[in-house]
Amino acid sequence: MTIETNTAISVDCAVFGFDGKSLKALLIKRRYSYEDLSSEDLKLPGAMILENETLPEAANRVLEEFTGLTGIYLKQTNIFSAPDRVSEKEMEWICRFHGVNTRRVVTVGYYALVKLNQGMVNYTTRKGAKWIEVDSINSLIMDHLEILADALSTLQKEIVQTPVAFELLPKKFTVYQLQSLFEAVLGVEIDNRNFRKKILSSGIIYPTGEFEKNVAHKPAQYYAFNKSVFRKAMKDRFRLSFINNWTY
Amino acid sequence: MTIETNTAISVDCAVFGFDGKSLKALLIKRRYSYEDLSSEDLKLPGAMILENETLPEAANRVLEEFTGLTGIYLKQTNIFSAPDRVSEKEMEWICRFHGVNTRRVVTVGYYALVKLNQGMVNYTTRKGAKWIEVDSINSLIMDHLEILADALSTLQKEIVQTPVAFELLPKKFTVYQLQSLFEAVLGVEIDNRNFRKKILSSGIIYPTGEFEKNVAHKPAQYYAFNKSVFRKAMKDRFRLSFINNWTY
DNA sequence: ACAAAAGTGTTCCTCTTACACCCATGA
DNA sequence: TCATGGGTGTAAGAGGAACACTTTTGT
Repeated sequence: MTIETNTAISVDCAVFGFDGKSLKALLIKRRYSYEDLSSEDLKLPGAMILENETLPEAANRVLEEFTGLTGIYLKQTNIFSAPDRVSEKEMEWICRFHGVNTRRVVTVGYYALVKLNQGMVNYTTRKGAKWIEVDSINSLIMDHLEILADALSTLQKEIVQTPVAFELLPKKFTVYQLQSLFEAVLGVEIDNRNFRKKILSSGIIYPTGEFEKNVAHKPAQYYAFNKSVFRKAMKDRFRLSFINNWTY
Repeated sequence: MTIETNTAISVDCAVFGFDGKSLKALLIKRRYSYEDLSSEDLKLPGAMILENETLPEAANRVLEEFTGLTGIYLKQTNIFSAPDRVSEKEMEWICRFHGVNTRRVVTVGYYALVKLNQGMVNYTTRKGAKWIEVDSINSLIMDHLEILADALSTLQKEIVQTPVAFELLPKKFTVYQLQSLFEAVLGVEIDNRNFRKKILSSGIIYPTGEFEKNVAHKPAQYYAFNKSVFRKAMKDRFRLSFINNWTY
């Protein structure tokens, strides 16, 4: 019985952004080619964990490197621990690229949400990263596509139960932007009247009194997220009979 | 920038069982004392991962060791990666006990569900493990109490959305047993008439035609879980407008 | 007879759903 | 004047919540 301690642990981050139309993920080109591994291959931003670092700290370090931001929304998804998840060739590339010497890498998936505006696009572009429409991503290196799919499915679960939607929108947003975000993330169409009714009656967003300007249609009002009402709603939920939330 | 590859990865399993009255967890005494670490200290079953093993494989290995069963319900919860989650003294104990030489252990929490019957209790007792009422557990070694709390909260979320309840019950069970399980896991009281109405009309359990014998009250009918109806119900759910499941 | 759990119906009310038109603005 | 998205109400139906008594059995 051999105990394996020569295992490196890495984090890989699926970073999502919303441009008002579609859901995008932040991808980077594999830097440096190695044999027939192409530098055109796309990957998720990631890193090996350092000696005195927790996994969330490592993930935050990666996020700061590529977005320049700290304190952005971050949540662990799954662990990918198959001994053969990294091919021999990829393993050689990893050891060379990261300057490590290890026989195995277990990676922990994270998903992160950022407010995607022009400044963010400029920043990530300078870092050599690109925002790609999630629906159009069909190939990434190693098991990164699986990590991304996992992250998307986590986002879909969370967006209907927690206020993560507001992590993807500017501080002030229109009801339509919020609705479009739900539609993009969940891949469904939503009736606008019912959506407004539900979201506004819940009180978790409030009108700011400001309106769009210079738009070729009736200007929409900007709303903002009401944290305290949301927290109250969460507490209330636990006072309801459980049967309320039961979904069999 | 030092890359840490001398990190061991372990799994710790919170194993739950239901005895008809209360929810219990499987705990083992720390074997072998070391300095002032007591052999009376309780811990979750766990192990270091082996060289060619995935994390779920390691968790299943631990479960088989303590319960004699394979293929039991198992799900990953969280990762505990704080560099100081294991004190120096505990670290020495770990290296001695597991025969490893490492400076850091990152652990992955799993939760597992087993059918708790007399045979199971006999088996685990022979293995030196004990079933302890979850409500009464208030101290475990290292961060195992946190791992257990995490697992419980995962179970509470899952039991109302997936058929995990049936992993904790015998193949044939009464409606009351099922209700008691929900009450024990969620810590709530449930109206019996509404519970029956909901569970029976959903069709996810069906009457077997068998009844209790030798009980000092009207004998209850035994029911069984209907997998195919459950799967159909899951599919249907995704045809509903998302707003249906929305919980703001 | 009594103790103990099994089993059963109804009413009220809230929430979800489905659905179509006019409004304000810039081009 | 037209194109674009903003914004509004109502009626029908389904599902959740609250609530109390009779039945069957063993002791």
